[in-house]
Amino acid sequence: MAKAPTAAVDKRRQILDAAVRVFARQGFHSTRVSDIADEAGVAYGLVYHYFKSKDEVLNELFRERWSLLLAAIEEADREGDSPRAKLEASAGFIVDSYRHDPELMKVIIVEVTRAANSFGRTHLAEIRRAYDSIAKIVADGQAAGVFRRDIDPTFASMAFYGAVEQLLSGWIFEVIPAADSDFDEAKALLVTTICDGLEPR
Amino acid sequence: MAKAPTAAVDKRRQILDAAVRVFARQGFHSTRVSDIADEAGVAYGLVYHYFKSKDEVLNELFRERWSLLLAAIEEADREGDSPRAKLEASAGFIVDSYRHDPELMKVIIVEVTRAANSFGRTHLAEIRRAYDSIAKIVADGQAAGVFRRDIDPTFASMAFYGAVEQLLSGWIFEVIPAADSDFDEAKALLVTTICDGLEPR
DNA sequence: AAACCGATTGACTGGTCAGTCAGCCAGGGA
DNA sequence: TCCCTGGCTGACTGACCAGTCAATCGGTTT
Repeated sequence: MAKAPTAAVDKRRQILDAAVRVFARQGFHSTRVSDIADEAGVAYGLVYHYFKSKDEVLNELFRERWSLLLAAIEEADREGDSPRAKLEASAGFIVDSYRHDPELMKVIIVEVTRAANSFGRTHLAEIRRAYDSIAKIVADGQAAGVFRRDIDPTFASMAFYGAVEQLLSGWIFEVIPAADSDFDEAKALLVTTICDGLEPR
Repeated sequence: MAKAPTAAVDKRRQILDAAVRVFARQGFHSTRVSDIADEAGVAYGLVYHYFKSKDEVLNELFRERWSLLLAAIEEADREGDSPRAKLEASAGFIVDSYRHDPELMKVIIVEVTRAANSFGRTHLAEIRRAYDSIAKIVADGQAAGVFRRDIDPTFASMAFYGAVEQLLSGWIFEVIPAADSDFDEAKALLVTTICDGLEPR
């Protein structure tokens, strides 16, 4: 038979998916490896068959998702019509990621992106790449004359990304409502806020 | 003699100050209580004489600083000339807090404000009060007609606060340079970005 | 049907700390 | 001079948990 890694792959996936649920529910630090195994309906030791360590499970989850995010921003940059549209597509991808799988995005943001002393440090280079891609969009916008030149692109990218992340954090911790209609509105408002500003034109 | 709590008070303060340094250097989770005691030049047990637990040390640090921040925003709201000036004063206070004591602000932000699964949850109500105060400034600005009305004040406060926090995070983790001249520039740029937007007027 | 092998199991171990506690000591009062 | 008090000391303990490993299972190959 043509090798059947199906079961094996399934179990690995099963563990990753279970880990998302448990990490989202309890946070990385207070989930024991046995919690992941239980949630996945799998023996304790099997987690170590597929992953070098508990950390490696989270690392894998982060890498899977972040590479998609980086690709999406880079595609937005390549295909977008205007800098504004590029920013909207980037923010849109992140918002949609949350809409599609809030638990995973919660884990990514809470345990990695904002966990600057643990996994945030480990993945700093990858996280930075997202900032840089956004900064590039801004810089190109400035060069094209559609963005003002007195705001440093790096600074602008931090402000933009910070706003997006804070918005997701607000949804995650129910500081602000996350009804389905809020998501599309949010995409538009993020871009309006950053590009047009709070003051009327 | 008129009771001399001096020594006692000094030791307590000494422990808090040492904790800031150690937390900033190693992060809360990887500092042992013995690290704090060593840094303070004090016996292990004394930490427990003044604080109920390791957590309580961080809680105390957070409360001390955050109450100042809330007071500063509320004062900015009371005394500020325009909504824009109020936002600038609020952002300015946070930036100055960082300039004045980067280690403390690093601890507050990294270990509490952004640590949504641990201390962030404990102090969610206090953190929220800051968002609310900013939202109020925005709402008043809208009522007065100087801010556009199609952006929800709560949403705007998240974007504003998120931008500020991300900026500090950038300084803290040396993603962006933090020379002394950058601080004053940052205050102005934050307000320009949020109020005027990236697109030229 | 026997050897083989990767997937799977879960009891066990070693190391790590947070928090406890039994007392020590300095200096003020009798 | 001796006691007394409370700030102060630091060795110790109990709990917790990541990661190990020897054994078992089930399907495939010869």
